[in-house]
Amino acid sequence: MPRPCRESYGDQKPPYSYISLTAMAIFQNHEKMCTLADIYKFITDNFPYYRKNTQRWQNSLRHNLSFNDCFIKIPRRPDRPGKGAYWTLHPSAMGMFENGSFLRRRKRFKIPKPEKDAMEAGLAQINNPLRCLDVPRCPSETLLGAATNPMVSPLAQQSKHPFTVESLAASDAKFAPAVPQVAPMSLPGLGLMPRGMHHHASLAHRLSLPYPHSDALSLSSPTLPNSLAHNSPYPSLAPILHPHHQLPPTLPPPFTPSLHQFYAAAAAVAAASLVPPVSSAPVVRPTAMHHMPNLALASLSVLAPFSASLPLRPQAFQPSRTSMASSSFNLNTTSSNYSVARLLGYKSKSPSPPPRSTSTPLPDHMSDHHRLIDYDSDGGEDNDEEDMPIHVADTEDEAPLSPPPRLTLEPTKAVEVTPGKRPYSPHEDSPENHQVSSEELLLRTSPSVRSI
DNA sequence: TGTTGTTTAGTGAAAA
DNA sequence: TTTTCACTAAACAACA
Ligand SMILES: [Mg+2]
Repeated sequence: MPRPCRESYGDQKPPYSYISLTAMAIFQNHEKMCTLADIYKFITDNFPYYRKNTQRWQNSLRHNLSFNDCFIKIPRRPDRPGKGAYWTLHPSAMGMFENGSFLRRRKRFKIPKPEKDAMEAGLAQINNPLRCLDVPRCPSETLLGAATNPMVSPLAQQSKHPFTVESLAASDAKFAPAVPQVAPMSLPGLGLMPRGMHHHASLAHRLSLPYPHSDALSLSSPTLPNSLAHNSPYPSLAPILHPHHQLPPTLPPPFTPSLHQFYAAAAAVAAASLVPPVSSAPVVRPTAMHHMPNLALASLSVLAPFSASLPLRPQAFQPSRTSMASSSFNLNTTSSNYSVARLLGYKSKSPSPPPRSTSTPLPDHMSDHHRLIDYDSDGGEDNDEEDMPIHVADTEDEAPLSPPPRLTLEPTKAVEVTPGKRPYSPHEDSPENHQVSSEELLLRTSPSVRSI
């Protein structure tokens, strides 16, 4: 059966919510972050329906960006002046789409207030990074604000869903069916650390991580010089990274720093352009990472925007085969070809890959600015009916970024035509059993975002 | 001045 | 029935 082409939605409203559309725009961007204009462009480029009534839906979209915690505003770097900030996805928002499909959302993504405050405080520092980052040992008065704020650490610990690696794991577990974990020992190449984590660790290194309180994130590797922990080039970042550092010893923070702290710290470093030379970042093995849900691992790809100067190749953002094989967020199982996993570039090695019939190459503007990551060279997968464990190719011997992204559209049901009206039922699934390539992900997000 | 971002208010549909 | 979610409208401020 011929596969639909990219704009097969035509004037019909695509079955994706604004949240989904925005997430797609962010996902498909190689930097994993977009300006508002980028998001507009992505949507109008790929969904003709949104080429009209722009004021209406763009207003709604802006509302969504501000209102939903899953979208995080990243201030522009000094070397990238322009209007508006960048928008990215909250790390744990990766799991917000049910079964990795943009067609569904689990539930509203909400960051606990204390965590949100802490994150915003960290990000706020980006706006004035030199104030502290340039000062080798600046007083903690500025950044320490978050740490000393009683509203932050204790409450964050007690919140229902504290945004920590641990909590992510816990929250994942209750959603996703248990998938056998692959022993970290089987990870090739980087000792015990998945590639994504290697990046993570490298970043941590540059951010003077790992973290002050060694009880928080266990750095079991003897390869990590102690000096890293104590001779941080950015000591003033510590309060951002460890807002809980004042917790009584009887309440050891589980797996801190949380991802949002990585976010903030990474963004801060990027914004300040203070990345120190990195020749030989030691391989760190945060043992806690082994318990990190793959969701979180996957979400680290969002740090890519901040790692341009890191000594890592793009593949570093891909999960290793083992690390992603046990996605607790079930990235492998999606009813849609437009899966989060695919957007993230996870290569599925589905046993019976259906042959890709027709596909349309991305237009130029898509291949660069809006570059999709489609490593599914065999066109397979989309066998989303079954909960097959995902197998991510080892990036070592494959060239994930080389194959040009291809988009094909799946047949869509007819929907009515007025932006703003939602003729379909949010819970109707878009037609399944259609072969949709990764590129098309742009096209296959759903309106029925039910939220995390 | 147009764009970007935040916030409040309200509606309708679906889910709990 | 109540709650949640997606959407729309609008007012407003800040910014390039
Ligand atoms: Mg937001």
